[in-house]
Amino acid sequence: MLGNGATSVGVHPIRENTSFVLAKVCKAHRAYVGGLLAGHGLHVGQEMVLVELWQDDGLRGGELAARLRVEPPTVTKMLRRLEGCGLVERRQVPTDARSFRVHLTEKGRALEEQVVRCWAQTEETALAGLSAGERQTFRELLIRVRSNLDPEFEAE
Amino acid sequence: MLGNGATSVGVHPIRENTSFVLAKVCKAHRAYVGGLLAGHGLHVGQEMVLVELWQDDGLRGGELAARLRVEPPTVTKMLRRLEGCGLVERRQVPTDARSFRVHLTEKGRALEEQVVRCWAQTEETALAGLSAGERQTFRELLIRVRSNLDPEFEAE
DNA sequence: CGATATTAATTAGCCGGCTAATTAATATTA
DNA sequence: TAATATTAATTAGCCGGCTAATTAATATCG
Repeated sequence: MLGNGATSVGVHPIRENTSFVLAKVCKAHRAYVGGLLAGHGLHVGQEMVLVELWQDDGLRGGELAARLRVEPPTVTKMLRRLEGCGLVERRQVPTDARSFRVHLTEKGRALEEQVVRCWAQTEETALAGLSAGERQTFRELLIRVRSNLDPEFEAE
Repeated sequence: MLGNGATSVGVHPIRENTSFVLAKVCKAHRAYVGGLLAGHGLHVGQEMVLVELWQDDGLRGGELAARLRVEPPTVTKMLRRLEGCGLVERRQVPTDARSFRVHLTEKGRALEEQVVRCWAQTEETALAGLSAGERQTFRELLIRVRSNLDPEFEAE
């Protein structure tokens, strides 16, 4: 039973989809990153909030949801936990009582180097054995796939 | 501020990691697949159970957990829901009362074509605009990345 | 054969992420 | 100015996925 990329006899043809392989990579990647972040008291996804704030402190809840491509309740819950951990704090928007801005605490800022190292380590592990050219190609293909799957997202 | 792949001024350097881009692709991919599967009454992850059973009906709980690279409680909960939906059924292993095998129902088998189409559609959307050569390269790189992140997993 | 160790799966509760509904505040319209 | 529409965020509860503890059954050892 051969398709693009021969598969073993008895293997379900759905595995011939490259996006199926991508899903498996995603699972492995998330578990890997999660393990590293756990060492710093963070859960997968939470570091994405911090990255946005390290870049632009003082974002509003809805802005975070939009940047992270998640639904507002997801941000609500993550912020509650991050606030509970002392990494961020909310400040009411004076001109709009419905709204607030999220600011990093000292503790939140202090995590930046460690999280950056987590991702650098993930980079090295995930891309081990890939040449500079292959890494470049992989990145470009990922960006195109991302754009295909989420056209609304502003390309990096 | 330039690194490998120039980034916009003001963008956090963590985004220069290709694995960071991969994480974003994963998020978009999961949301895309999830939307399609929802149309067939399935949640992301559940179809992975069905794929294993379409390929090898009658797997035990622990075998499913191993193949899916998830923890046993994850399989326990998913099977409870899939059983509740009437897609699978458990049968006690006669020789080991601790253990059971999971079998597809007629309803479970009937979903195969639809799920295969979901993944084919994901494939076409995700890889749109990629040449055959690029698709091949992407797949090969994904397999290598997968192996790097999860060396224990048996390569497809 | 009984005690102990190991195994297979479950339970409890955490997390991110979602949908649907709700609440409170602001903007718009008549 | 009051009524209505819209917005910003929250709440409730679902899902997959995890860790830690527990339960029940089997295998091993003395």
